[in-house]
Amino acid sequence: MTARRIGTETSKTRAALLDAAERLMVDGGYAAVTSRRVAAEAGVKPALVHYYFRTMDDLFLALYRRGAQRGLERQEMVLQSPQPLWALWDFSREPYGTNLTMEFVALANHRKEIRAEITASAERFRSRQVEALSGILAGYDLDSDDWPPVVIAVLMSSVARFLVIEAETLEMSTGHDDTVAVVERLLRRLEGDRAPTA
Amino acid sequence: MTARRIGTETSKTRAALLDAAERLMVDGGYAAVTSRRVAAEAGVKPALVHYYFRTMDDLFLALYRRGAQRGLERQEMVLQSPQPLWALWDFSREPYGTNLTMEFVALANHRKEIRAEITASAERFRSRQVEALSGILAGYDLDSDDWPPVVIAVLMSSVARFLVIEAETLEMSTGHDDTVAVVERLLRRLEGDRAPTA
DNA sequence: GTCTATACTTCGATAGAC
DNA sequence: GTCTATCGAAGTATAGAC
Repeated sequence: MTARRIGTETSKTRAALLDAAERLMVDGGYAAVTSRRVAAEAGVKPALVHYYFRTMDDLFLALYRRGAQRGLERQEMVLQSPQPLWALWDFSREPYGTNLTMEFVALANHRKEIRAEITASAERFRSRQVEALSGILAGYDLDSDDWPPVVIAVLMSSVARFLVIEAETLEMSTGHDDTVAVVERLLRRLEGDRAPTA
Repeated sequence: MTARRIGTETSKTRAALLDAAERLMVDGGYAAVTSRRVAAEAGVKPALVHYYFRTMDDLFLALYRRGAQRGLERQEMVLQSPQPLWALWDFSREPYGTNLTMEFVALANHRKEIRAEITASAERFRSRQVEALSGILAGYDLDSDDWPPVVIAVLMSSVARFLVIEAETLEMSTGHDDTVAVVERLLRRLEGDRAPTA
């Protein structure tokens, strides 16, 4: 009963397996991520998946951690941009990240071991947003008693993500343009016109 | 190659199978809904599942239709209540329906045949909300140019559902109380204090 | 590090007896 | 209407050769 061998975290193959898993997850949902399919997608044999990840849950965990890390770094840049509210709004409306995140949330619903990781990460995203928004909104024309930073964070996230899910997953768009217009009217009031993208 | 036999839609056993499937879906996610498990949960043998539902997709579809029908009926009552905004807000925040819906949305992500049904149903929910809100908001102190009924519908749905997902699935609550307070302050302004529940 | 081979489980679905 | 019995496919995971 010697310890199972396990691949190094810096392996190129390991990264390729995570890439393959992410592709499968994005366009097939978490149920499409099986050891056989990940292997096939990466062009290797199934046993190799279990060499790098002891269980499929380990793979999901590693995949989520990698994505969350990247997301946190991008959010940091977003919050430090010249128009942080506009940038955060655009960032939250990106389909790719939202779809992946929602798939992980669905997964968390019945993979208890993964939920803790996702929750902790979601808290990290939020608390950084709140921290940054506190400074940002202080300089804007907004009563922070009526609209605390944490509420702005929750509202922006929820509307952005909801619109993405409806548009991307359900291909539904009733009311989307009108809602975006209302939100962006508020953003304009606080932060001025959106600067033209570089 | 005679046509497969299929059970009647009014069968009690069929309803019991749907009940079992719904229970499994709520606390284990759609991946937990397998013919064998549904049968076990309902106390019958797996072959019976395929007697009432030719494929598992048929079962999912039937389950979704039943829930959507019930939901639409409940929403109708909600929209006709004395404080429709409050009632819609409470309705949208119910965890059970939201969890089930989100699980179906996740399923729709990779079961193309089911997506159309969910999208059509979501459109039906929304359009009834918009129709009702148009009448309701006309009597309230709200500029419908700035806040069209469809926007109110989208905003309420998105915030309500998002809070439920975070609270129920992720067991996360940062900012929730504050956000609920802000929303309910607006509801109070439009519709007065929430009437005590009967 | 990657493979072959394999054990074991669970799944969807069907045929046919009762 | 419900069951037994069964097929073939696909899943996770491991042992051990190369």
